[in-house]
Amino acid sequence: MSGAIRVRFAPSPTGALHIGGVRTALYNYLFARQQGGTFILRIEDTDQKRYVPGAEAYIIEALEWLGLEFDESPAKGGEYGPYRQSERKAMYGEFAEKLIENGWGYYAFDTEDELTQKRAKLEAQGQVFKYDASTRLDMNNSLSMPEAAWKQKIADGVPYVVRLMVPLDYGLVIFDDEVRGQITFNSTELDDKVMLKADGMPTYHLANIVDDYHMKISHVIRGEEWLPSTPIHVLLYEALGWKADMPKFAHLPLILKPEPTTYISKRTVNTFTDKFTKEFVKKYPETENKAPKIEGTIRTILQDIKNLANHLKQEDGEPKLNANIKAFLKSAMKGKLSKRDGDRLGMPVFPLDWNGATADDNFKGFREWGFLPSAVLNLLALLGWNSGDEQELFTLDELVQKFSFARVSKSGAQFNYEKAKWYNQQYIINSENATLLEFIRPIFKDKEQDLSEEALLGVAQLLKQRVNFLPEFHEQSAFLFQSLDLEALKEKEGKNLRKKVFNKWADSKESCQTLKTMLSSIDSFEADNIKTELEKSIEQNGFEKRLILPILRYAISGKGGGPELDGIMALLGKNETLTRLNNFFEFCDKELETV
RNA sequence: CACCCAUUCGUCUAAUGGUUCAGGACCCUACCCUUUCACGGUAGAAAUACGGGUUCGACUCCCGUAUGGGUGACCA
Repeated sequence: MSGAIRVRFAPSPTGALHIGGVRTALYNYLFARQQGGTFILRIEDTDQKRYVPGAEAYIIEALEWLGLEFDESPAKGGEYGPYRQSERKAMYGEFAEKLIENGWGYYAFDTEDELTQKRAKLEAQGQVFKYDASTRLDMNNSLSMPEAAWKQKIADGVPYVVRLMVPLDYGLVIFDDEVRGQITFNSTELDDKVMLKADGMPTYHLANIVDDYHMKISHVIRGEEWLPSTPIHVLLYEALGWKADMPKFAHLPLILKPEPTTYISKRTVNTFTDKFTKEFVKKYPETENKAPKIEGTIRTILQDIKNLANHLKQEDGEPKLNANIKAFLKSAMKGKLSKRDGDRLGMPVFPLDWNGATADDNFKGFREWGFLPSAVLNLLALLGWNSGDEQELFTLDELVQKFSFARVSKSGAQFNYEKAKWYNQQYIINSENATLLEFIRPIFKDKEQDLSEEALLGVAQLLKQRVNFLPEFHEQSAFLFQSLDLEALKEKEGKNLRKKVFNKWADSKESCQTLKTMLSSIDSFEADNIKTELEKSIEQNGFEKRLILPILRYAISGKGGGPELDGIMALLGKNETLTRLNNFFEFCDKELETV
């Protein structure tokens, strides 16, 4: 082996690329950059039936958004192209033939229908059909019939496939995985996988090995779902005489679906109730009337039970929650993350919005949701990997430096929306204003709100610390750019308004007017200035902050909560601030009269 | 059903046989800061799946059980 590090990300263009795939791409990228290696995109489109137009473009756009740049790809080209398997079609047949020459393969004429029927028949008897050493001589192939017969079939144009012949007594297939260590399969468990399909296209297995070999791939970094087919791949390297050039393997843990934030199903609740009464109440009869309400999210239930268990622990010294119940609750929450989950759980699981052909092939993306690409990179990197210390926030460069297979975890990781939200918030808070503006500007433009750079910057600074997602900059700043509808406000916030404003108005009216007059006399209407003047005035006059400031807040923002008053006023400008105060004060007067 | 992989707070994870009544982060609770909402700070609740073994000593190694996941296509 030459020693040069070359890795590939090899997706199939069969739909939107989901975050598991994005993370695979990221880990490939990190490893390549760290080792001074080459990061390659190869499109695995050998299955025409599943090809989805637009999927390849989506993959490229998604990775571009995240800033993961390829060194070699279909678009960019490279020394080892083409990088789309459909364009390499011509070269695979040769290696299928070579398999047969080397005594590692054979022609098979069984049709798909025949095989499906066979499988169905055996399945009905509770058995599983395997095309392998134990059955291959009973099948329709070049091993089970005389040479003249199968040669004639081929000459007659009868469709055939080429299968890998797993040697009868090969023994154990052993290989090393960079994250999981030594993995062992017994070759008797393997079946004679199809290598070349009847349409002349290779299957994943053949194409993958042939391409990895020719592209001089040094490390195959992919999802754990490939682990069971890796022994086939190892055998293929041997069959083609490439064993010495076999890449190293690294199988990444799966990303599991998040815990449901919605209510769990009735059925789950019932199952749970059964388990609970049987195993828990029976063990602790005294808990029968103290059982938690069986409703809400799984998490709520779990918390209730744990509280109860702790409560009991104090009473009678029984220490632990029944292991069966715990295991059951855990199992109810797990499962592989699927496309549907994103919509069901009200969070994105794709990098970008995806609009497929059918109504249910539409998904929300992180980008459109308002995530920063750097935050997505960070949170994805930490889903299955950690630096070993207590650092949580990493730049891409830091990730490149610190990444290692040894610190990739072996078990699947549940995607967690709350933590994703936190990452994004941290990235927004820590962003340079200039960077932030690049992301915010298009949002306002989309909503056809034309703000000056100065106003944009003001909004960014004002809301930076209280926003989780980018679109909130627009939503939460709306009140700054449209005059307040006081009647609507009364409708919506009536109760709070009465409590914090109207009931206090008689006592605070004068103070408010004083502050207004003071504000009107400020020449340089900047946040700092307003703040000091406001505080000075409040102190000098002996006003009560708790009384006055909420009123001013409602007057200028129409809300009970939000950013600092001085910041809002400065952004509004002196005129608008005074107008809003005037309007609101009049409104209060009127309100008081009518009561 | 078979094979493979996995199993530390609710979640992501640290501790690679001995500075551990198991550390950090998210979530949750309380308090502080604050006109408010956030941010920030302090504190708290919260875990080694179970059972055996090996060892002076086990979260860590071995075996079994349970649970979860993956795979079992002329899909990738």
